[in-house]
Amino acid sequence: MNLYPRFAAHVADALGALTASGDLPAGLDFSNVTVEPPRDSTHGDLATNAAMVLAKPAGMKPREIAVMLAQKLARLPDIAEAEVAGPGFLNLRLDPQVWRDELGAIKAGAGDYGRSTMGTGSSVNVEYVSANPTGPMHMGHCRGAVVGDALASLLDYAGFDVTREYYINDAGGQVDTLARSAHLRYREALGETIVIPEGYYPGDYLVPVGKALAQEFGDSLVSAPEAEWLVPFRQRTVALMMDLIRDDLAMLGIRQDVFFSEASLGSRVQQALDTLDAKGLIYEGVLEAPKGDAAEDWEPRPQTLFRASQFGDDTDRALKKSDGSWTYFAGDVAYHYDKLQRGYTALVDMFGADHGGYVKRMQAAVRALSDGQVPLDIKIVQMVKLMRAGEPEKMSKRSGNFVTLADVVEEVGKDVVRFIMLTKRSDSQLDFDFAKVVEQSRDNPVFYVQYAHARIASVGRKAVEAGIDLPTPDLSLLDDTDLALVKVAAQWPRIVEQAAATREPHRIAFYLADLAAAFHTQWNMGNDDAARRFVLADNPALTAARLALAQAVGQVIRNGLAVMGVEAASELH
RNA sequence: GCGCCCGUAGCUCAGCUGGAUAGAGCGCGGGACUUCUAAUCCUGAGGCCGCUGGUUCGAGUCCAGCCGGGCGCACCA
Repeated sequence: MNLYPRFAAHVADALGALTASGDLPAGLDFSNVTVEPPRDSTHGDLATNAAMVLAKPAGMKPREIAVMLAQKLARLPDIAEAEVAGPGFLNLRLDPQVWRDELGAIKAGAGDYGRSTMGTGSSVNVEYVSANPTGPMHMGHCRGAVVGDALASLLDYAGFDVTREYYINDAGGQVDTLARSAHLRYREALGETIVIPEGYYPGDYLVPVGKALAQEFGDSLVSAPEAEWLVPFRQRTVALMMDLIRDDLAMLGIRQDVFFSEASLGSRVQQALDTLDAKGLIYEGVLEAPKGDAAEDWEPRPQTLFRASQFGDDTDRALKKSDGSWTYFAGDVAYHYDKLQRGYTALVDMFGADHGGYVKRMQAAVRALSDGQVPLDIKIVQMVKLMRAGEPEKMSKRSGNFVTLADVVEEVGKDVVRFIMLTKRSDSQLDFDFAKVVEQSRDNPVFYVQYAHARIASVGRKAVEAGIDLPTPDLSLLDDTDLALVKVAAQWPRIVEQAAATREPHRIAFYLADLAAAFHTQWNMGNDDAARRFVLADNPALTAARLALAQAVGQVIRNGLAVMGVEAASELH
């Protein structure tokens, strides 16, 4: 069992014993009792609020409970000291041997140290990217891709059965426009001089598509009516765009399990809506006019509506357009119905900030379809402001000259892109400055973490170079200063669970920065005091112990980076 | 007008899903080192956590209402 759950169990046992002996009244609710490391480390290694939480229901004074609990816990060999403090906290100081043992646990666990079983038995579908297949990925898509992918890895690491999924929006008007744009490029490939009208996709990436179409169809469709070529052109162009997108994803190290086509839904849209209809959640009605600027061309019209307002949405939502075809929402309802039928116990969608208004209706639909049994968590990912020497770069897909994901990855590397995308909470805006992200300094967390790992890798090499004959590590040689570093590394399993529970992968990046800082601090002590160095030519025994410490830190850094999808560097240039 | 997200140090942001004296980096002040464990280090100052109420033993965190910023608002995807 991991260190923190183990001590939580000790506290629970002690409370149980006090209940059994009649010192505490029976039937108390222990669910609000926490056992956590206190923010201020001078308060010890662990603190529990048990006495304060239980005081009122037990009809006792907090300190009275705390003292009894302290007496019980102080008897345990792992606990060096149990002290009542403040309004009724019980602070625990662990025996140093606990931390030495944890070093062994890190070594033994290796890449699995920190893996959790919290998700065992749960299967989660994480849908991310889902960029329209109308061109290569640009930086607007990048953050959602990285955060979604890291979240999927994180949940996997926390024991969930994870499916990584991409929804291909290949059924709407935009892909028709794409097909028409490709038709122009097709004619161009056959020698015509073309003019790309406003509203079409002007990007050069359609030039090879036009050539491929020319090769396949010859000139037979140049002046044919649109009805003859629209469907095949759309199909082929979308397929080629998805190839581009998959290449882009591969550059980021992303490989998704399922690519789900909107167009493939077909009659299943009707089936999904029948399910809602059977629940009495669909009706023909007229919506009230929305307030504000969007109301100008409003006209009351009877529509097919879903009773989203019964499930927390602000209003009911249209399922059919005025021309009788399904709305995008109707398709998405069917898509999520499909996910539910696949049996996931939880769904996660990553949305761009501009789709924030869509959250409630989607959750309403899933709530209705699953009878509230399957939660849909929608994570909003804010925009990335791309900066180049302080100057913001615009990115618009329509303009044709957007900054592509591929350009950025080629310039700064996959690992830098992925790490930076996780250095902020995903729902707050992020600046990505080309100069800053590759800077080799303290304030660049990518560098700082990688540098720590590289130092750790080099420390072993240095010991060899120094010709030190290393014995088997004797961890009892490590003192409190050394063990302070273990305490940070030992947080890793907790961080994994917290990040997975809140579904916030950025916590991993922040933690790694903390761990790196703790390591660098330790390292820097060697400057003032040579006895604190990791490699000591005249003390092979201590060197071996310190190297074991360093390697444990390196292991945790690697595990964290692996969850983030970032490769750990063993040297920097 | 309504809904969602966000207001934390001069700046950029964390804050363990309610805990103790609110943290980090940059910047600013002071100091150290003239080197290879310096692609610096140590240290100090700096805060009515937007405002006002409420819940609680305890609130940056939860609730309500304001103020300020961003996004969205029948039929696009």
